Amino acid sequence: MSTPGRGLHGHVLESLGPAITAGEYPPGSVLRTDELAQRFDVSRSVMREAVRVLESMHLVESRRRVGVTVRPKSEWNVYDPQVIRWRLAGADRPQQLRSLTVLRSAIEPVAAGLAAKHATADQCAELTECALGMVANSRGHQLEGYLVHDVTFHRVILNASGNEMFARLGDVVAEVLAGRTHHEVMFEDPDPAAVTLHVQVAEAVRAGDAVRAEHLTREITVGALQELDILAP
Amino acid sequence: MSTPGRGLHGHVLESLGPAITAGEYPPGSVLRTDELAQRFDVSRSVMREAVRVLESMHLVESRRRVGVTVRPKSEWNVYDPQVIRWRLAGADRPQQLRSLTVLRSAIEPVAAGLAAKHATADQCAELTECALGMVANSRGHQLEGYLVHDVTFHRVILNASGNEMFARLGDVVAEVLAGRTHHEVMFEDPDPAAVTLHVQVAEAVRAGDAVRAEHLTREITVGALQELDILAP
DNA sequence: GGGAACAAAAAGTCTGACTTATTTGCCACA
DNA sequence: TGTGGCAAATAAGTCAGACTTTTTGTTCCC
Repeated sequence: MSTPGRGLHGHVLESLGPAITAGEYPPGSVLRTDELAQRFDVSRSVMREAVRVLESMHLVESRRRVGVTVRPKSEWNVYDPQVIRWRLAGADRPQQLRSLTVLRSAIEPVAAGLAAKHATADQCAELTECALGMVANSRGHQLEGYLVHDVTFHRVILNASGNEMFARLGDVVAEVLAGRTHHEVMFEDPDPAAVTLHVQVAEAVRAGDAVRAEHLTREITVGALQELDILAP
Repeated sequence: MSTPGRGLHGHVLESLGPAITAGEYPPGSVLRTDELAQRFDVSRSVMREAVRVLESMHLVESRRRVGVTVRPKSEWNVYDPQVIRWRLAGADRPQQLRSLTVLRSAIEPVAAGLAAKHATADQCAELTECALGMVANSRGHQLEGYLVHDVTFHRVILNASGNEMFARLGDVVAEVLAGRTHHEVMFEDPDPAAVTLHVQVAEAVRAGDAVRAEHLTREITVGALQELDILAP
């Protein structure tokens, strides 16, 4: 997902960002630019650029005569892809994965409904292709192949919704799906019912049946919630 | 919504950011740091900090020997509150308002359902209070008073959902609601049916009836979509 | 005890010199 | 004519140091 730490300031960010999002510096902690510059062995100009970026993410606040203070988690720009990446790489990966899955469960069904109305012929074709790819990789521990098609499937849905805000969640969904396959234990082949649902969603979108597409996608996301034991019985 | 342009670099941002998000510099346009610094009458260090922030928002990309190139809209961090604010203040305010309203229609019903399960007694009380406030201000052109309670109502729902991603959309919803009242024409008193729905949502949440809270909120958001002529007949 | 003047601390700003990566274009050679 | 590499130009990147401004905390006087 996106850019590595380009430039010195990027390198500093890749070190400081995860530390802050991991809660290594509790809210209210005060850092001093000069000290940080020394610690990371960079000039103050570089350090200042890094701090500015952290500030734009609302991770910290810089005030004269005080220093750079860490903000409480409730103020972070939690939709910033870089913040999401840092959190997924750190200690509160589980919580981040849960909240992102709930977010998915809200967005994707609506996106699928819109996709049924707005998808182009190309997008419908790609959707069907992905669904078939998922079927083809659904047995015999071909998890990687399955994942690729799964990710693309959901990306296409989000793009086809025609809503720019939904479209930009493609990377987030990709990250969640990849996380499930790689980090969470996923011994077995995917649930056959889920595979079927994807095929049916592709059909519904192609048929322009918004209600059906939304309903079927909701079933998919319910499955994702159950996997993480979200959803009270 | 959030911070004004603090510091010189902030001032530059408040000028450059809106210009870029307004499409004043088409994707691929190349800016040079030195020229910008001259134009805004600031030092290169300050200009560099501003560029770094724009870069972290994925509005621009800075490359050696090339300059600062503007990225296509499809790559912008459209969830960044500052980007949202800039776009709402500029030319594509209508499109931004529409995509945000669609986003609301996906998020808020789910959030209301979760709120019914997780809301504290305090939150339930505040919700009821807001609903009553809306009723009290629903007649006689008391639009400002109505707006305050409306905004708080939706904020409380999002917070009570217990999902950090939902909670952070409070500012966005506030912006959309304020936009409807202030910029879009809103001659008349609010739709009585909408007011009633808010009261009923507050009741459902208090009663812990997730399904009902979700359904009722969906009706509210459908109304919001209809106001903007989204939703095919 | 309260308020005003003062001192210290840290971010903020500017400048100028230098480094480095990347592109462009030239030129030689096949 | 085309292609390879080499060299120059260019703009961002980095650094160091001096100076300014704002804010905070202290102290001293009324």
